[in-house]
Amino acid sequence: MSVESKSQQAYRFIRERIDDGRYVPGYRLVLAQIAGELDVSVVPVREAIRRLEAEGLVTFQKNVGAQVALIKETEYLHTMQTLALVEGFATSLTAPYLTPEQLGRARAINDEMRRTLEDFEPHRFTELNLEFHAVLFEGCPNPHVLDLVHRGWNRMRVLRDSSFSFVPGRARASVEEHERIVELIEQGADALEIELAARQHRTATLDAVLAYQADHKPASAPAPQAVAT
Amino acid sequence: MSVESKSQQAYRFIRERIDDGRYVPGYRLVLAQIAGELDVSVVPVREAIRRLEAEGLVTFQKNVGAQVALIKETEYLHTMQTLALVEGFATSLTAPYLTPEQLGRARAINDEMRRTLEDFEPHRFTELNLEFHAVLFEGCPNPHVLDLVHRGWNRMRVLRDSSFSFVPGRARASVEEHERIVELIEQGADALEIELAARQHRTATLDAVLAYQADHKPASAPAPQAVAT
DNA sequence: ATATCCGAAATCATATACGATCCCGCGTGG
DNA sequence: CCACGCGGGATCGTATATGATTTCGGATAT
Repeated sequence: MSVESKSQQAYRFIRERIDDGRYVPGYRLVLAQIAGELDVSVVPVREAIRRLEAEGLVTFQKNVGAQVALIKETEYLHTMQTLALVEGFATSLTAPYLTPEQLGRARAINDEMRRTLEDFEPHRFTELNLEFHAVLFEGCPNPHVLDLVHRGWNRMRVLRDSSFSFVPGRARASVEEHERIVELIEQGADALEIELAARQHRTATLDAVLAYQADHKPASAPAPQAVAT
Repeated sequence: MSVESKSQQAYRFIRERIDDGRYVPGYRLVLAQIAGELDVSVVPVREAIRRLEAEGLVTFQKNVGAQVALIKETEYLHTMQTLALVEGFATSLTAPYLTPEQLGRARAINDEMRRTLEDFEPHRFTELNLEFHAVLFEGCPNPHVLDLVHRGWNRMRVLRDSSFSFVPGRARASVEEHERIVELIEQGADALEIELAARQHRTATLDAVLAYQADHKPASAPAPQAVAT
């Protein structure tokens, strides 16, 4: 029972491709084409795209069509700033409820991250970074805040290169901050203290990313409009 | 030119009714009925409802239909908590950009609020309260955060009685806090200080509302499913 | 009296069809 | 050579039609 509705199916189809980068920002989503690939009619696809639009992953222009949202530099900054805010708060909210077992898992993940530093596995590092924070949000008493965190993550994923949390010269500090956050939680530190530590952790990463990009990115502004598959 | 699309029209139609309370939480949104009222087909109405669903104003059940979201007590608390967070941050972000003129307007609104206290005009008070904060968000450099604030306000509006920001015994303190926030901004206070002041301002209101409701609400749990018009 | 099953009504979900709008390239005139 | 307008192709926007699912009331059996 409960066969997934076709609009739901279409939603996941597109979403998946945006998340893993097959549909890069700027990629045009043509209703008829996607409908054809999925072997459904255009109506469910439209619904899916409208939903993605409401989530900010896709922009839609009347009588023209939809494309994966182009996130400008400034918007990236805004999203990260917001993410720092809600992640920090979520961390402080969840802190009192975390069990020693969960904190142990967080530590284990962080140790693993430390290891990937030596072996230089940036992708694994990024992955573990997400896991680490996910553990710290387990059991967050405010699902609404958690929802905002996830929205932020999704938006970040649209431009993967930037969500890439491994920044040379910053990664080690990041691991240390993780350690410190776990310690604060263990000590039952003040909620505000935890919040600000977690917020600063994210903000520092943002600054590092920006500095890194400013150093390494030439003045090229490649036009998207790429083709997938 | 640029005639509003019918799905947009449907969206506004429904949205308006949710906002002003004609469609109370739990009210069933029947596609064909709404389509008939607007004299359009069901397809655009579906889209509108899907969008409202993504925004959290409406819940949708496959093969059953949509209804205005029922917000539970705890969820109300969560939303308010989140709102306190993002409003506080938005206030601190905007603070450095506010001109004396804008601060003057904020003060004027607050003075007006003080006046409504004496004349006992709770509705006007609530209205002005929104205006006051809206002024403080003018020119917020992070539209993303601002978007979250508006989302929060929308959600609040779904259950108007609770968004009613006039609470006996609390209103006066609220006005004083407004004054203090404006002062902090004028003095060019530290961003964090402003943020926490604004956050606390909202949190205190939340507490007051909860305390008030606990005092005054009998153990009745009226079932919605009301009918509009 | 109560539980269960059946069928009709209501409503949703999707496909298909057609008209509307926009974009872009080509031709014409300056 | 450039500006302008026109037409065709691509794509969207919506209406209509039909099949699918759920819901609910009533009949029947225990």
